[in-house]
Amino acid sequence: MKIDPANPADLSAQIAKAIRDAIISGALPVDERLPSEAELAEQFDVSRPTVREALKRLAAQSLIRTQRGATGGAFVNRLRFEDAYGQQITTSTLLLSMNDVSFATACEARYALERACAPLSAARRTADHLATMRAEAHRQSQPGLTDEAFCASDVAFHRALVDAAGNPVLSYQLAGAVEAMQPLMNMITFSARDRERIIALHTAIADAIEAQDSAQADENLANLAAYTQELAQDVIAKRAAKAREK
Amino acid sequence: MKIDPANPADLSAQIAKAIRDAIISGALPVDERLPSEAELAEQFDVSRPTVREALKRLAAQSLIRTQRGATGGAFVNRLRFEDAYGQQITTSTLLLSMNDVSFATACEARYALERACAPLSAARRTADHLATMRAEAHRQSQPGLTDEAFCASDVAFHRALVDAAGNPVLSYQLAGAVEAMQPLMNMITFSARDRERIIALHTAIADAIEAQDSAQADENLANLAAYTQELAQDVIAKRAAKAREK
DNA sequence: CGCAATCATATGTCAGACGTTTAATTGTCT
DNA sequence: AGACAATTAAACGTCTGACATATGATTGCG
Repeated sequence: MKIDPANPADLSAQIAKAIRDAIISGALPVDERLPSEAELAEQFDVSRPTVREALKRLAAQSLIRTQRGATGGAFVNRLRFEDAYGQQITTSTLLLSMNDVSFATACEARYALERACAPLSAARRTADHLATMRAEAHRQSQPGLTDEAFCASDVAFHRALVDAAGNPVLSYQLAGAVEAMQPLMNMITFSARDRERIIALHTAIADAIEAQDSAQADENLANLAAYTQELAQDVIAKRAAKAREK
Repeated sequence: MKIDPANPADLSAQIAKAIRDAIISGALPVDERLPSEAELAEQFDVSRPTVREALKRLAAQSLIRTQRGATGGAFVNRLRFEDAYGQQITTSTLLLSMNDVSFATACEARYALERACAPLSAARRTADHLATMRAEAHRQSQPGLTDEAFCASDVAFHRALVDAAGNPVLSYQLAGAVEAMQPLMNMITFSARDRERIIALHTAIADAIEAQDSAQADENLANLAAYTQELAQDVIAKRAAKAREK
């Protein structure tokens, strides 16, 4: 763990970086206990609050966890996929909402990625994944469903499709792309006919995955992508028309 | 911004969550200035150090930035793709190294995702992207190159391929998958013949992208994926053999 | 030997203070 | 009156010292 320059600003950021680098390089293995706050303060020649700010930065990234008590302290945290999902989704959602990413761009990315894992899903799908996909498709056909609930189910369906690939790295990377789309999807109003067609495509996808027919799954995903884009176009066009009226 | 329960533990985490939720919900728009630390301390009825710890957590996620001086304070930060790349790569790298993700799994995910954006890259590639790909392929053929430098160039080549798709969301999602592979790739020793074959495939990919031949690009990527897996298998097999000797 | 009380350690929080940065205000000179 | 310099005020960054609380280890007693 290195020293900081005599620059007396951003000390907590510098300390956080030093510890982070040590973790990334492997110098601090998982579950290793860091020195106590008082010891770190002495090592870096800063006060305890400054050290604490640095540790909180790392805790925010799930790089460390802290325990109180006699044998407590800060420990290098094993970063789990489940923990990373949340951060990934938060970041992706904010990226899309804060950068005026168009529906078309986000949608294109999402379906490109999903189609990438469809062949793997077809090859490896388990009964569990299929059951989830069927259940969500069925939920989507219920009459009183709000648009928001419909979208949530849509996300669940696609997550099951992705998880069926049996590759946690893929699932992790796609979690952001799929979930971050939800706020954008929520802007769309789905008519009964729209839903019918989407559900039909979902069912077709589930059928193809069950039959391990990769090409069929890909084709249906492509159709779903095109149809989703089409629906979004309509929404945008109608909104533009309304804006002109005013 | 909501109050905290009377639970006097994890106050800074609770405050951070309250502010984070406000940002995500849009209640706090981009570039909005948060109340000063003293005001926040009063509002939440905690001390200033506690507020500061909360703000540092948010700063670690690039959700806010702070400025010193008379008109300073904490401002809601516009999360940019470039900022998010770094976090994505750090998280992905740690996920792979801390969870004993096999080379095969990571490699499969990476190439599946890359093949997903190859058609888009073929359609939209610019002269810039092509030039980068060619330059990296050429760099890889230089004689004295270390294995590490070879891997770094490999990453740069593939990033250019991904960026050529012209979709920032895709680039962001793939940044993690591609860059996180580098430490794993660094474990491989590339013989001159290995390199030759990889460079040939890189060149073939660049050719296909230039010719906007999506199918050809996909085929070469599939070959590269298979070959990379094969090389890794060899390394693993040799390592296992050595382990048996001992 | 087992259980309870005590202790030591480390994090969580608080209060008050000082230094530094930065922009706005004020004041003075031309 | 206008331009430039000095002052002021607001806010973050840091430090010191202290107390509260949680928790494992130690000690002491029955």
